[in-house]
Amino acid sequence: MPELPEVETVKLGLAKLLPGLVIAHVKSDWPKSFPNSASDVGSFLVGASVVGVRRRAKVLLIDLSGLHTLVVHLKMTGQLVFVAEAQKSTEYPVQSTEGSDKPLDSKIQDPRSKISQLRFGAGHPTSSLVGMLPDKSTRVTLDFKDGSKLFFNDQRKFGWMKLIPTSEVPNIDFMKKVGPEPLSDEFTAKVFIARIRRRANTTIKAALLDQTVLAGIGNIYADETLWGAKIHPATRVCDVSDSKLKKLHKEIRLVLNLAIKKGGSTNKNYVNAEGKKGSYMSFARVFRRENLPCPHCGTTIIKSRVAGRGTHTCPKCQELAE
DNA sequence: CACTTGACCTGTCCGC
DNA sequence: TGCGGACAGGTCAAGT
Repeated sequence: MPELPEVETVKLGLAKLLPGLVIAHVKSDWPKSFPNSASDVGSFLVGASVVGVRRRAKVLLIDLSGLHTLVVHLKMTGQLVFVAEAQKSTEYPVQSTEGSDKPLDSKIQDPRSKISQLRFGAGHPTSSLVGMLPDKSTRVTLDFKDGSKLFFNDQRKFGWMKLIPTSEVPNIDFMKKVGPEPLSDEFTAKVFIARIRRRANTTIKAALLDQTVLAGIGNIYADETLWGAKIHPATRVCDVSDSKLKKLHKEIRLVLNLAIKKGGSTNKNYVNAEGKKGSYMSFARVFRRENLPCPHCGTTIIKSRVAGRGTHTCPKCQELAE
């Protein structure tokens, strides 16, 4: 479930690794994960080099020579795994314990290891110890000329990767509809309030999750920011005061910036470019903390369902007005 | 048009 | 131990 901070972390990592690499071969065995035709791949992907990596909302944009772009959406379980050396079948280490702060498997940090492997993206529940790449969740494999590889793994097959002309990127429906970047200078409290007020009759949580209101918030950061602003997620937008929305705006920028600084994080096995785990779980204040005390008042955090999602709240800090 | 629900998927976990 | 069902959650299509 990569959200903005996780995708940003992926982008920062890939931007250090991919530029300059030339694509030699592409393999895909799940058409929905990579719907391009073989002739597209032959004409525009093989032989192209990576010129840069961008992010917009939760979408990654890998720009290639030849004015084409690989557009990647990780959705919930997508991940990009970079392997720097040619290996037919590469053993790779992953996190062994969910939620722990243990260092990664020593292999990843061992300078003697010939395998340099960097893993980006969502948690990968099946790979609880040591796995092989490609594994059964590998949907697309990019082979680079120098022998390195980029694996697109996606257990649940919701994610996708598409090759399109770079000039077409702004014309994708999603790009046309998606709201402002919450960390941009343009995203002022005034802009936020004006945009979210358009969803007057829905719940504040549904409005935050609406990517056309603002980009990049998912279930984790919706719960975290609403807790920070002391707003119950089921409150209708029209029942939230401007001053509360102002507080929420501040909280969004605070929480997202902190999450990026922490290297992002999702559940389970996520690690960042340095081979370290994002430290979100130790930072989360309500998310997945049901039955634990609220860090503010000590009241037991409860889990409910709002906007069709698992929702975590402090019943005291986030009272729901009648 | 505003808003909600179901579908897309696979793996895990819980209760029987 | 096995099995069915709920659940996980980003986005779009379909429904109210």
